[in-house]
Amino acid sequence: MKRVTIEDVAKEAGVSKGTVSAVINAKNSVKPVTRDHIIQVMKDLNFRPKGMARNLKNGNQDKSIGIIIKDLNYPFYTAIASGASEYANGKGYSVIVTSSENNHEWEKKFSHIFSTKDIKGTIIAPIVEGEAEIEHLFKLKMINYPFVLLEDVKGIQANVVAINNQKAIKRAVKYLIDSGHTKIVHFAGPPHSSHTQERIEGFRHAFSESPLIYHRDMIVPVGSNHEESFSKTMEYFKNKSREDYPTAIVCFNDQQALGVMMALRDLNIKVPDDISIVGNDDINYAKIYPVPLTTIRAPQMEIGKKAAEILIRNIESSKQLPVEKVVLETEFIIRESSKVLNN
Amino acid sequence: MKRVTIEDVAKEAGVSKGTVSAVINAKNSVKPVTRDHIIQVMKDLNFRPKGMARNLKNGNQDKSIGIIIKDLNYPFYTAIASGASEYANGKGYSVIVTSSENNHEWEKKFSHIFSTKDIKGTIIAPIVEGEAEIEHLFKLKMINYPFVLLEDVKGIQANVVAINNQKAIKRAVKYLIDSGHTKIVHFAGPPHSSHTQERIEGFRHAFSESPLIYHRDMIVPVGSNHEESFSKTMEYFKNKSREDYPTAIVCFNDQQALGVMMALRDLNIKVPDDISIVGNDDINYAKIYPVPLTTIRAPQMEIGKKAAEILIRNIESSKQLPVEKVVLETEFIIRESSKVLNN
DNA sequence: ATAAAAAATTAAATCGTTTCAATAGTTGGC
DNA sequence: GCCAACTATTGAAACGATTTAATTTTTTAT
Repeated sequence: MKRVTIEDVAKEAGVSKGTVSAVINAKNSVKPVTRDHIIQVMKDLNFRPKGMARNLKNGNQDKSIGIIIKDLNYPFYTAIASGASEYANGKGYSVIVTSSENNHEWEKKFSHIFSTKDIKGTIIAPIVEGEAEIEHLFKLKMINYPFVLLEDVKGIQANVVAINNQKAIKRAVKYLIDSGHTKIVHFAGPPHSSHTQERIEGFRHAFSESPLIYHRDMIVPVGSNHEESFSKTMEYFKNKSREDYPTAIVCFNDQQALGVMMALRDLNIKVPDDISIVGNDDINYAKIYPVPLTTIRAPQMEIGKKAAEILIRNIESSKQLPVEKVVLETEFIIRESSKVLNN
Repeated sequence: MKRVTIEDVAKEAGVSKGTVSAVINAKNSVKPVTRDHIIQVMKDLNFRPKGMARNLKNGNQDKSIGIIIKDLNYPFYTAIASGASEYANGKGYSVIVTSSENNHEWEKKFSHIFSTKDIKGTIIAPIVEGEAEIEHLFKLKMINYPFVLLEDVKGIQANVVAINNQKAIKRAVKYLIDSGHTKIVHFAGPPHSSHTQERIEGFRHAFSESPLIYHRDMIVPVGSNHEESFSKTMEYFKNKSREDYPTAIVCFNDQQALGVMMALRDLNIKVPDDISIVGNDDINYAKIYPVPLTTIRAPQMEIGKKAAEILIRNIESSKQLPVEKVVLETEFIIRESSKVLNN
């Protein structure tokens, strides 16, 4: 079952490859009758010209970059992709997105696919859990394929654009402590995410710099999607009497926070009067919620933009450029889901 | 400024192209010392092997399909992409997403890029406004490039997976009328979207089959993003006395509905007691809102899945397959943002 | 009808890799 | 030291289109 090539079409149509090529590329140097005949033959043979071969001869024109995010349905990531697009488009690049769905195999697969499809460079949100596998990144380095990571990966010298999760959470927790909260808990994210770990660390650090004492019961494994956070929250409060309720919950991210608030509503616990809620990320939906979410704003568009900027600089450089590591600042945004207790 | 090729590397390293190729492809038939030397040379010359050429020889292994959506940040579209991914992955295909950002030029550009990068086929959410340009689709047809549209485009015979917007809205409006609502308005979407037109039509039809009389003032141009719908809603109510308020608003989509509800909250208009709100799409965030949204569920995952199914069937067929047109059913979901007035 | 001009077609070169059979180089056993 | 058995390397063919200069065919003008 051999592939149908332009040669087969040419033979069948009784013309040369060049003429068939001219038809495919809509050159108007082909006589209509010839053209129609060739089109018919292409249809009959179900001929699909091979893209790679088409672009080989004349070093293809279009410039595109890729971005591998972790979750296509989480606004945080799509906002980063948008930021990257905006910048890249301005530079004449198209952006192609794909999601690893938090699956390391997919990340590997995609990084290979992209490097192989003449996509000039790629922004990667790497899956970092435990001893991260990074062979695929080394492979990219070997072939001098430009890429930028959205999180630091130990063991490899590479461009990184990231935020300081630990510092961000610490800031938020500090605020709550300063506001008179004493019973604060952290609803942690997915167990294997590096973000989860960093945020737990940040939470802990805030305590070590305060009069309050950290205890590991303060970390509640909850996860990040709506359903999970809803059910885990219900469960958490089920076996607690009202006086044991925390006065504030620091959430892993906004999506979780929204799930938590949905549960609190069902439990008839008022936000922020009974419990303060702090989110993380500042996704679009965080501020249109009827109780707008106090949250830690990660500059999503900026992250994407900066990553694209570094990437394109590397793509366009004929020499190797020194590695860049950029840490962007987060911003703590106080809205209505949190409440000051003292004063 | 010529491109650095494998030949340059081979020459510089004093070996043959074959050996360099073996290094690139991690064959373990290369002596470590040779290997290291070659890697160093590749680095020095900043050699980036050209993907297109790599894949030409051995008809590349990886199977991937594309999907061109209109907005990366609207959950409706990412959910469709997820549905497509899920199915495609099961069949061994990777999915590559890109967004036209409602820009026709980008749609054209991407359809060309995809067909040219050995992405086996593409799902396209076409931008259909006025006399749609469809030359690029004809081009795809000519080269027998498999694609599936997410909306019918007149003038071209192509695979389509879509929903019946008109019917869906009609059903919702009918429900409101049957529930005793008499002052119903439609907050319409972006002016040039075909969805906007279809939904307006549906709205109108519902009236023509009821005792109520349609008037074009019932159609309020609002748009679809949060900010726009918020401000347009504020404006709409500003010059109205309470007795002129509608009793129900049928929104263009859920995102708009959320923006509308945010405005109503600021205006101290209660949903659903003062006004009923009906959304459209049933995005994730519609049900976690404190007043869960009554909406018209478009089976997003299903749409993606079905489109991917048809696409892959076409990709894998050696013959031309007959065109398929699938219309999926929507489901009207009554939650808490709407209220029955009679009885 | 014929020459010149224009249009359509062809054939060969080309793009930059990978592959694979052939060759060269290296080890180790005796 | 020699042969067998590996291991490492080479070089040419192949992949499937596009491109362009050269050629053939058609049209136009006289």
